[in-house]
Amino acid sequence: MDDQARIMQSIGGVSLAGHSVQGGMALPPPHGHDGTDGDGRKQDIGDILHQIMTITDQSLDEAQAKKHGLNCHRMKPALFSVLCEIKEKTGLSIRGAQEEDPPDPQLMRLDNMLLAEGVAGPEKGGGSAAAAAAAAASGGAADNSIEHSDYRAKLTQIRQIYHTELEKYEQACNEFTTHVMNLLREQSRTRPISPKEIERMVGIIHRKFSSIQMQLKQSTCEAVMILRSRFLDARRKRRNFSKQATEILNEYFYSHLSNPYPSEEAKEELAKKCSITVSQGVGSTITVSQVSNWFGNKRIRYKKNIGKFQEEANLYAAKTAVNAAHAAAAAVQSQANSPTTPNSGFQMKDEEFQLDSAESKNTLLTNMFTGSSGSFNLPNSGDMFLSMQSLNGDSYQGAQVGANVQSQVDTLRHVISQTAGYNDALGGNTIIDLCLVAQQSSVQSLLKQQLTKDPVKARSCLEQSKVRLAKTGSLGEALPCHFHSALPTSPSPSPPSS
DNA sequence: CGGGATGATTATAA
DNA sequence: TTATAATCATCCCG
Repeated sequence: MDDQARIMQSIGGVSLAGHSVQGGMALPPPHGHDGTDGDGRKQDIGDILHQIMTITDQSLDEAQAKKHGLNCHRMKPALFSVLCEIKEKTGLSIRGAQEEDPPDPQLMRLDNMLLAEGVAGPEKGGGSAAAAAAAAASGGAADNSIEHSDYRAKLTQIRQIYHTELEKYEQACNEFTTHVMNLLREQSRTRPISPKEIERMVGIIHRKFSSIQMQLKQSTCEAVMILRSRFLDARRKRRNFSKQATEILNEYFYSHLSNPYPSEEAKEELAKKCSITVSQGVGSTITVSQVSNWFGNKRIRYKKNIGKFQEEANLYAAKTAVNAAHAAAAAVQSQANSPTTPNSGFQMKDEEFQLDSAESKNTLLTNMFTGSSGSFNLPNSGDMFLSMQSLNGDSYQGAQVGANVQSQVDTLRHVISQTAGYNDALGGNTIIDLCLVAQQSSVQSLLKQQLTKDPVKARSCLEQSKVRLAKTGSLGEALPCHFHSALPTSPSPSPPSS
């Protein structure tokens, strides 16, 4: 409208001097000069302009008819060329107004986010296909599919709405653009419109629509964010694992204390195991990522305060030992009286800690030292020695011997791992020293004495190590009295009550 | 109700 | 990518 008015004004000012057409009202022609060619034409022009200016006030049919009439008017070509001329002069300002629209950073951000959330981008089909794609995209997070299904369903919903809306907007945009272009093309018959102008108009329309699109994208992002936060909130609402599940995890942790980093397969297995035991009670399952979380937390918390976990560690060391003993008992029963192969059938799953039978004797002894160290500060410290005696006794069958070895190997691993794996913690050197000492000849002689039933001398050796311990370490706290539950004190080892 | 235990998330480094 | 460290948020027990 402004342009039109301006052009009209220009016409009035430049080409049609003397005739004001402002407001669409042509002044009556000057009197006394009737019949002159110029005046008649001017009146004609004024009339035409008047018709043009009032055309919008008329009904559509009327206007259409009038338009046709004007198009066929004899003055039209002349007027058209005048308009062209005027446009030529005012065109500069229009042309100067065009700007290269740089990509809106906010829009880009929104686009990126939608892409990242999987809302935008290629359609991933529906249902399981989307699930597989999502799992593949997040790299082995397939285990979360159950808990994520709800989230994904909602996300898919959002994506569908988004795409529907987007399509609708695009369609509307195209329709409107086509409409405007047709309009402009038609108008170009009555006024000069360059292709560039049409292009510009299209650009304006697209910009308008893209701003609408941005609103759509923004609200979609908001929806996703809300969904996400709700989802995360829901996940934050944690439930403690069942006792059985925790037990399974702890068992693994403490029996792999030197390297408590379960492989992906191990995690899967643990998750499955936990889920199975859990599913009897609650309907929840434990995922691989939860196992990872658990191990992550456990490692860091164990490391932070080893002392606090001693009790637990010993408990589980004993537990796994007993379990292993029970599992192996049947296998070993057939060769019950073969003391030279106490370790057969008790191979650790962890190759790293497989010991041959000769070494296992040393281990056993070492373990007696390290293990008993915790009892030195206790009034019933004699128990440990007694258990050594009984260990040496003939009443033990192969299975029990195996159990003892197993138990102590576990415990040794446990103790060593404290120093090797986390050697900055309490009294690490003491234990290392002890282990070294234990493997030296003096200790081996102790073993021999033990084996040859010389408890008195063995005891003196033990006393020596006691002194050594007392001098060097605070191990007493590290290995509390619970420890000897890991050691055989009765001929038939039974699982410690948990 | 307070505080420790614990599962989950986040930030950061290797 | 994964492990760690810190932190958050909730659970749970006394």
